Amino acid sequence: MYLEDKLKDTEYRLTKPRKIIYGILENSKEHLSAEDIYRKAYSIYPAIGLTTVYRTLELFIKMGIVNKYDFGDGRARYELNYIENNTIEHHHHLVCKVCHKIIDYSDFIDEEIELIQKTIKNLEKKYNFHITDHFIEFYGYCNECYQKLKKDDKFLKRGAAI
Amino acid sequence: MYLEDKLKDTEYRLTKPRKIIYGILENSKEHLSAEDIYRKAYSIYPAIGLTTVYRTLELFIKMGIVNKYDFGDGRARYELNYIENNTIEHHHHLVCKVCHKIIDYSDFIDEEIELIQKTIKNLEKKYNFHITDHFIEFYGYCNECYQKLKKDDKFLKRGAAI
DNA sequence: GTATTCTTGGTAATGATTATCATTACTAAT
DNA sequence: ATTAGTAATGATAATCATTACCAAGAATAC
Repeated sequence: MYLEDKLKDTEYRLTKPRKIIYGILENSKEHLSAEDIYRKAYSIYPAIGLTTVYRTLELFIKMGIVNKYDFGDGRARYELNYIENNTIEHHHHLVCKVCHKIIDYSDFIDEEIELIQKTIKNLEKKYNFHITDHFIEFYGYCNECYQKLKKDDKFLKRGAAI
Repeated sequence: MYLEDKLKDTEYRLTKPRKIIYGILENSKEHLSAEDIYRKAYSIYPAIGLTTVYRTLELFIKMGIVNKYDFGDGRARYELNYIENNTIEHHHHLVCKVCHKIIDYSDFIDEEIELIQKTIKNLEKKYNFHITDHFIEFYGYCNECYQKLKKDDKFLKRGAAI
């Protein structure tokens, strides 16, 4: 298990809650909230506490194996860092401003990847910053919400541009 | 005033709080939280309420003239959308995972801009999504925090990679 | 002016995240 | 295998940004 390797040389311990939480992240393709993770963990190991979930996620973030995202719906989402776990595909997000639906996309063009690498190198040098990961989000309206807005909203009704 | 134009064709009204909040956003280069904006507005117009600030920001977001960002420190930041307001320079962010310091960078290379445009077109077509804005964030450790972590933290002490 | 709708600001409620703290589990060393 | 020291846990309470609610105040259309 990857988590074991990662913890081996540290003073942190490989505990049951940590194994469980790691396993949940590993087996989920979705963007899970702390509550989601808690619920899943609880079904396996009811002794677990919500606090531990938060604490463990924080630890994983510090270790660099988890990324935390905020898509604007008031609760953070967590997922494994693709760099650290090669079973997870790196992806970016399309986020609907209205319903907060999230579409992942990972069909990058080579050009895109190259450019990102180059940019990271430049930024690290220029700003003396240690970059560990990045993410790109596109915001807008999914088609359903766009159609709804056109019908319902007094602002859009008048033909003003979105 | 730009806001006036934008509201003219709608049923929304050009009110004092709206003018003030717009002005604050226009004259600030920083990433302001709702509280920041409230404080600034209060100093000009003490009758204003925090609720109105939130409401107004929400309206501006819906109108597409303001973007909301979440950098992970528990409070959202707001700024004018560069597309809608050409006095504001578009920029991306370097975010420190530890101290939440944010560095803006806007020295894009042409290549970068072109690629983004191309990607937006592709994504809109492929996912039937109306993209209104995007942002790119690089996460990592600013130099100060990186040095501190190397000294203080038991995890990094052992030489484990960040 | 009157009716209608839009806005506002104060207060209370919500809900995710964090802090606190006593208890338990683990580790290393004797 | 006992002890001493530290790490980790889980329950509860506290925090704090954001929202919901509501009654009152403006603007607009007629």
